[in-house]
Amino acid sequence: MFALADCNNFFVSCERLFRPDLNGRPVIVLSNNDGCAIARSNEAKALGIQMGAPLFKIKDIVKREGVTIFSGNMALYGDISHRVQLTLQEFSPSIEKYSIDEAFIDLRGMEEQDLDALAKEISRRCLRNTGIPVSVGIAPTKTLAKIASKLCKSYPKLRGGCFMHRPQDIEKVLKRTPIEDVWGIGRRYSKRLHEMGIHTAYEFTQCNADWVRSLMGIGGERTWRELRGEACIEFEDGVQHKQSICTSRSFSSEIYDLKELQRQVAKFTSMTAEKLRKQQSVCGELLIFAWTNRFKDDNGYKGNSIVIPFQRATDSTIEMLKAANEALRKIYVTGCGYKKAGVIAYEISPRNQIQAQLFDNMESRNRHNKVMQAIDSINHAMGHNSIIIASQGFDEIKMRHEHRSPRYTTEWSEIPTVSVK
DNA sequence: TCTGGGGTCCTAGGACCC
DNA sequence: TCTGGGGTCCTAGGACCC
Repeated sequence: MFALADCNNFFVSCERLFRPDLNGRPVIVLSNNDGCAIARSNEAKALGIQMGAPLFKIKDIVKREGVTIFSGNMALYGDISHRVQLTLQEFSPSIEKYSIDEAFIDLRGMEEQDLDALAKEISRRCLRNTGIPVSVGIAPTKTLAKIASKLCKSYPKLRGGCFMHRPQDIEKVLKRTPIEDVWGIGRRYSKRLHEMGIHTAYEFTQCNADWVRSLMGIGGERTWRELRGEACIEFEDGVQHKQSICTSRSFSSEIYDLKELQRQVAKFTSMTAEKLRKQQSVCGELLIFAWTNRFKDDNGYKGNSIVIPFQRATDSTIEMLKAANEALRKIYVTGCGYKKAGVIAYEISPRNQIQAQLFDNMESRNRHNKVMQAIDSINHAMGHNSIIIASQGFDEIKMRHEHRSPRYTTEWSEIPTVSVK
């Protein structure tokens, strides 16, 4: 058996921790640049605000209904996410953190327990320890556990926990589950399945295995098996090293100047190098890209990217910045208004397995390593960006976030002053 | 005026080998 | 005019997830 713990309306729930006055009220959290709604309270969902809806398209509802809006505050959400995970670890050592707001728990070997009571207890303790409402589904496969956790959101009397295992119960639930709500079946496939008369998860399980495979490949067949109760998606404990690391942003307004674009991309490059070092990895190549505004069609949408291979895999901000600067000069087009840019590190490997090169300059590498270590420890102790490489520039990333809440739990300097009588 | 930022895995087809 | 039968590896693009 597997459990899935899913935080309800996670980003909104995090904001409400510090704004309890917003309980029961419509609230949304926006993506970077205050662009789209990426989290919605139940009240906001009830008003018809869709996931991913651009703010300018829902302005009327927001105004009319008094919806409270927040700019995304990822530092806060990441910290709260970690606290939820600590609570989950009280129940089992095997936790798979699936995303910022979801985790699987391996319950194999615990089948003797009253698992329905366990599901409810996990939910109760998360709420007690962290203040975040969490839906816990337990079922024989990960895909079914996902569906079970979703049930908790529709049925409050489940008290946040649902154990779904009897075949007749599973069948009943699958008959009421639209095919597009199944984990692993996205927009494209659900559209095609609907066209072929398959509307529910149950109808999907009644299809022929070979037919499913030919239509949707081995991923589709795996989902089909999982829905039929055969566990075939691996449980992945521990920290998975990323195979690619991307840092990119859309800008609040177009950037035309090469120097300014270089400073922005330098920040992304530096952030990418930090992420690499944090997971003890090096990258073999770096991709740099820059795009114009894809929603503006007057000049046509332009974008370009370039891959820079390194002679020897690296995690040095200095080396990567040099590569990024040259790359950007190559793809930059004068007169282009760049709206989004970013860098992606590929060919990632553990830093203790770096392939030595014949003409390697070990001395300069060791110097770089020492500088990077010093930068990381200073920034860790004194706060993010206390020390930077000059080419990053001192300007901020060109973004809009007009509704940001304080970094309540992570930045002491930003906590509003409170006077105590 | 204003439209996010990360990731993973699979597959088909092309290039190449004998 | 006719044009085999195996392989492997790489890559771009497409599907999915949050």
